[in-house]
Amino acid sequence: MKKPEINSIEIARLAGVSRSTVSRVINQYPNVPATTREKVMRVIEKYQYVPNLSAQIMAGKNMRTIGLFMISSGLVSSDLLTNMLITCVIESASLRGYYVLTHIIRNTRDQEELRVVKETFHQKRIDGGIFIGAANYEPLIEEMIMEGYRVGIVDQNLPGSDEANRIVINFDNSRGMQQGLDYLVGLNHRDIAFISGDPLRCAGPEKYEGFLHGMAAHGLVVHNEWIISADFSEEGGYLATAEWLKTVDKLPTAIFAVNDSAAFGALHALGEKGLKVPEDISLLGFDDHILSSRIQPALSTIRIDFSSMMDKLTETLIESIEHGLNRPSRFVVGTELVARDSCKAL
Amino acid sequence: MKKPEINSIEIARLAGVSRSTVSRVINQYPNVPATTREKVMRVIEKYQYVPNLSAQIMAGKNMRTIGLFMISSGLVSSDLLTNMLITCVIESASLRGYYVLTHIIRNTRDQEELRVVKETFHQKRIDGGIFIGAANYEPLIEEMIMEGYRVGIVDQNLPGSDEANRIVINFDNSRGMQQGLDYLVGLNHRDIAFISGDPLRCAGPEKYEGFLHGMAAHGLVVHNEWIISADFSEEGGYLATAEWLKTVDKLPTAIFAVNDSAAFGALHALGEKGLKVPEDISLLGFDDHILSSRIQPALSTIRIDFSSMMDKLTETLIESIEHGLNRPSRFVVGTELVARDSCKAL
DNA sequence: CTGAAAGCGCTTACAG
DNA sequence: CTGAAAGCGCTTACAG
Repeated sequence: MKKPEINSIEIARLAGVSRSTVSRVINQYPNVPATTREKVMRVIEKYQYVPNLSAQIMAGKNMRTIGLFMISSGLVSSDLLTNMLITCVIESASLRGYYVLTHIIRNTRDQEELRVVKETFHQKRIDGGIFIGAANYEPLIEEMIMEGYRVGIVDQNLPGSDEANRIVINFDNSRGMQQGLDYLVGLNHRDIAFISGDPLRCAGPEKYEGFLHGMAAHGLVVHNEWIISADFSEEGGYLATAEWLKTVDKLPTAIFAVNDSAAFGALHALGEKGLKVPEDISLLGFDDHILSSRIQPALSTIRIDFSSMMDKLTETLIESIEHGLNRPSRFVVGTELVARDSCKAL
Repeated sequence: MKKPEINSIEIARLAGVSRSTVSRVINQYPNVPATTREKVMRVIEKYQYVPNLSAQIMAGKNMRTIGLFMISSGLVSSDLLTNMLITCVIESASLRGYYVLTHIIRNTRDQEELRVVKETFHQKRIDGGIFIGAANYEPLIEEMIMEGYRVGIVDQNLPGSDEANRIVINFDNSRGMQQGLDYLVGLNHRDIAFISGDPLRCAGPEKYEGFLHGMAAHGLVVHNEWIISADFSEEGGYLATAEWLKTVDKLPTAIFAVNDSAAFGALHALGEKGLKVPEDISLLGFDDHILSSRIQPALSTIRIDFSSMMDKLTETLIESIEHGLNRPSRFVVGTELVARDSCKAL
């Protein structure tokens, strides 16, 4: 049933050369005369010979595969942004002739899950891995880096950690927060609340700091009462905002959410309280989630170009796999204000 | 830098047994006494030994990886439904200890793309593959099946093709169309238009047939003028509907779209013409796209449980890889009406 | 119950 | 420019 597998010995015999020469042709070594090369190529084409991958790996070649690890407790299939990041990486890798092994990590404390992930590296199923959604300090990632595996990380800031096999990409959180606050202040808002994110992730504290700085830069005071603690998720944004609405004395005129998902949740909670956006209160997000332009009201936000961000990360990882990198790689991607309908001028 | 790789010879030496025995322990052969097993396991644990995957493959084991091939011309990362299907498969496979290699096929006529896909099978990178979005008859898929590879296919109906290595899953298009028409007729609609899908895909003609049957069952006439040819995409639905609106004499009271994406496009085109849904015209979709409940007006539709559908397909494929299947596998998943706000009673 | 040995299919120094 | 041979690390009949 299966196509009768042909191997390099057979090809060599049919072409009247040795396996060494077949291998040299396959691997495009320069020291093969054109005539020999063509002779061998003809046989290869004729029999549609494809070298056995496992044998190549055992002889020291690359797998041409990268691992993609999404750390996420919820059901990933329902998170649009996560889904998009996955396909971005796949497309980018595919463009460069690489395959992507995707794995979803539900719980980074689950030993069995960790074992599977580590095994992926140890078995050499992959030449390197990309981690998305991890805490700023994640033991699993640090272990893989210590062991020398090449790792790409989205959203991490670990001062002093600049191993050559660590590739990090961040968005410019402080500039993004600044842009958002400039926009809100430009609309004459002075009473601004902030929905914060998971403090364990890198972007959480960074955005919070950015908020404090931006407010200070505009000479505005930050009311503790107007700091709403959430966790980047829609549900978290909803619950935190609903809770906050029960106790808050005086409402701000605007809410700056740590990301769009949290803003969706807040929108929901505000709606339940009968508060209209932007008539009663303005709402600004961060990310430019795929849904943001489609919800009612269309959400104003700070856009991050996730697509080119993941492309850059994937490209750099593959480059480091193929050519080796001896310098640490860090990138910061820009942000951009997208004004839609969720913020009104006072 | 890299962890000093330890191999089975070393483990055998440290445990005072032969490699054969180590292998027997690893592979959980029954004929190893508990004491020997434990002795070996202790060494394995101590050195965190993981067998080399490529060596295992060469010795005849499974890769424990399935390929996922998305056939899609557009930028997949922007298609929510596609993204969701990808993560469904990943989650399902992961649950069973399998890895997923995802690949996006832009153009099934591009020889280079085809070569890469076939290579994935030939190199034995994967133990089987799942194809989504292919034409009903896709030479690439047929070739892989002919060569004996195990293949899972979403949405295919090829009479007489029932090789044991072909696993097919379909949604119940005719029943779904029937449910939709029952609903519309129940709302007293009699003038019903249909936006059709890509005729090369399996679901295209099936839904069209279903529409014709359903209309006949209700004693309603199908006006040629009210058959709008599109292709399952939002853009296609938009363009076809916009064009149709320019020429149509008398408007129907309802439009049944071949899927939700097409319905989104139609909604857009209707809006541009100043036609309100459902006030001026009712609109019914098919799929229950992730956005359907969130758009304005929330789209009534025929739901397919994509998640359990992909889970079933993945499960069956993995089962067939591990235990072999000698009977062809075909599944049909049910449909369910979800009434929201886009259809009004007359 | 267990070990020695063959076999899987490549790549790459090495020697010429 | 090219071939013979070693080496990669497993599994599994085979023999005992």
